Amino acid sequence: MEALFKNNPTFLLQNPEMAMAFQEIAVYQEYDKHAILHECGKICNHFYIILSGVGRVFYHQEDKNITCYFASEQESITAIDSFLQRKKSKYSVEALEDLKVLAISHDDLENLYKSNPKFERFGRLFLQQAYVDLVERIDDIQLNTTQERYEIFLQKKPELFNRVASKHIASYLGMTPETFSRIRGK
Amino acid sequence: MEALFKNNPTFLLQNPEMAMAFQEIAVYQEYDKHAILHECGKICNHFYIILSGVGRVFYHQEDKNITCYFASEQESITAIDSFLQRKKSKYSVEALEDLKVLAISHDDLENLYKSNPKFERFGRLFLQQAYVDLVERIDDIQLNTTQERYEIFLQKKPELFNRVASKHIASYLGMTPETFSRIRGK
DNA sequence: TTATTTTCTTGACATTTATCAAGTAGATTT
DNA sequence: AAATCTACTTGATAAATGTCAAGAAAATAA
Repeated sequence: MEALFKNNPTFLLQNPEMAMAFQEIAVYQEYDKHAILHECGKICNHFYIILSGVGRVFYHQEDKNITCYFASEQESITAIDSFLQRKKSKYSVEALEDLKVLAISHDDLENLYKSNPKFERFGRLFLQQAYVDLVERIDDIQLNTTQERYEIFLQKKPELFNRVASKHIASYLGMTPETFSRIRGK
Repeated sequence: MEALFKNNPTFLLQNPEMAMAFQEIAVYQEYDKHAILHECGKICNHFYIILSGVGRVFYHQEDKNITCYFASEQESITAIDSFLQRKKSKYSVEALEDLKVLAISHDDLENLYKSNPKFERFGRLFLQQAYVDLVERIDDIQLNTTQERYEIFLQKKPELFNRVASKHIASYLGMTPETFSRIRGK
């Protein structure tokens, strides 16, 4: 765990003070592949920083099973709607490989925010980044064809292509597995 | 302007302390219909709270002109990517009706955040809400058909149907004006 | 008010992507 | 390693939506 902080890996931990504070409240955990870290319909009380492995956030509605987020090493993952708003989540969170994570509880994070305005500021900046990323994702969906989305994803997250099932990437990109397969075939 | 604060209109101003602070730094402005409040390619230094009128955020790329956000009375509008990240904006901001706004500069807002952790906290909570709204929008695009998106928008923002051009709503919903017209016709 | 420009509607047709189905490949379990 | 299950590929077809075009309606300007 110390190694993690030394490597200063995530956006979250590029701030040394924040890293120190996180060290206090983070809990190391492991999950097996296919484990459900959070199940939709429940309130999500944890936020995870991934040390190794890949996870996804998804929702299933009727027969659909759509991935809306991937995270791997040095990124964070949670059922964000529920974690932020303290209400039942639409999303589930699943391990796509064996996972090693640091878990941070909502209450501990809130207390941290309250303890020092620097952390509050950090939380705001973190959200700003997340917000801008999301805006970019909407633009991607609205502006580009399936072919282009495929290429952009391939460029942005090449490592995920070999690590997660194609059907998950396909749903993330808003296309069927068949369409994904045909694009890849070219 | 006092009336605005008395009516406690926006999410932003539901916090009395924040409302007081905003009163100090906000500048009242008017724009004519079709005025460009912010032009893409420039750094956006202001954030606007709308007192009356409707505005939109959009981008034009090649022949496309896509609206990605609407705001009307008691809501806020800015070229968010640029305002948050201090870099050239992909978006432009346009008045779709004559606009009366309160303009808040980025620097003043930053100083406000620094002056008191309460404001910092407020900024974080504001962003949280914005983030959750955006997540919902992505889900809407990914999960629903054009027909369903039309209906959901009609339900969420019925007043906009009569106030802004259909082509703008169509692009916001990710469909052509023709498709929009056909769905409406039924 | 009339003239002009822009937006909206409607039809015909083209294109894209989804759906369904069947076979193949790959992964996992026994 | 064999058996089983799941994921991927490929083809045929269907459905949804986009494109182009022309006329109607609405908004704006003269």
